[in-house]
Amino acid sequence: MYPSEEETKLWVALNRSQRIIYKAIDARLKEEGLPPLRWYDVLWELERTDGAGLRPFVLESKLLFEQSNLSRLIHRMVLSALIEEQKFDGDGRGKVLQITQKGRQTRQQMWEIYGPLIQRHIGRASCTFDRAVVAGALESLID
Amino acid sequence: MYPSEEETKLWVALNRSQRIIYKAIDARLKEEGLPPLRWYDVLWELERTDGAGLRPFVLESKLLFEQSNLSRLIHRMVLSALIEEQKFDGDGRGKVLQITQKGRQTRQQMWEIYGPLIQRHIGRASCTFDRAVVAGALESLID
DNA sequence: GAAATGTAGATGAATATGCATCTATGTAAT
DNA sequence: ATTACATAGATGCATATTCATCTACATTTC
Repeated sequence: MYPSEEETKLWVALNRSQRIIYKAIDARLKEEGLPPLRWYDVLWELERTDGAGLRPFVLESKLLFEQSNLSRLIHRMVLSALIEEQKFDGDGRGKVLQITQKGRQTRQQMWEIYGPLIQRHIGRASCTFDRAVVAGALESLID
Repeated sequence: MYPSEEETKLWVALNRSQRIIYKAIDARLKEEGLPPLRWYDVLWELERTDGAGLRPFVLESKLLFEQSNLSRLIHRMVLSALIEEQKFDGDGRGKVLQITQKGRQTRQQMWEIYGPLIQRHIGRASCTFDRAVVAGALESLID
């Protein structure tokens, strides 16, 4: 019923490592005058669709956003001209999000900071473990 | 310079697993009418000191809080009577935080929900990996 | 011991988040 | 077709978080 010592340690390490690395990257992006890390995910998902765009509710489940939170984030990103909204023909309630040219540029600039930091934080650790195994382990924690 | 496929996958898995599990536990605590998960950490650190109490700035670094954020969280927890503040004699600027009896009770109630959820999320995963190895790997990511 | 610098913690203002609810549209049932 | 229910997204309000700054005390330097 209650977790073992090892289970608890894993949970604590999971939290600490994620939080520390995430904060470090986010802080660095801010230093560079770039948008927060969370915006990157949106830009990347949109860029990956290669012109097809995405519905907000799809982004919501892909990226684990609260609905209202995403709604307002989209608004801010539209104001920043990184994405744009189009009517969705198949459903009067819906809209489709597209990345703009500026959005692509910004994502690229962010990646130039973000990528190397992933490398440094994740890749620099001692190679006494197999990253694929750890990644697989973490993925298996998600139901 | 840029991360490999595997490094990126580990980073994504780290984020997703932490976020999903954390949210699930936090949501469950709220359902039970208990305080948010972050409060647990504070209560636990204070309870562990066994009467000695802790200075806010120590909690801040232990638990990775923003200073102003912790300051206000402490205020809310004092209002909820889960902790109390005492003057710190050695330094006129400082204070010491103590857990109250109600705080102990609340931490216990939270653990009755929290503990089994850690067990379920972390312990239930297939045993194809050694939890200690994964925990060690994650710890090694922290500089 | 006066002045400069550093540190603990609080606070106003801006921003972000979560929750509940609302509007508008869509789908199903009768 | 009308009624009932479901879903996409927006929004008011309360709360939480961050940033910059402020106050009070401590420490160091000269």
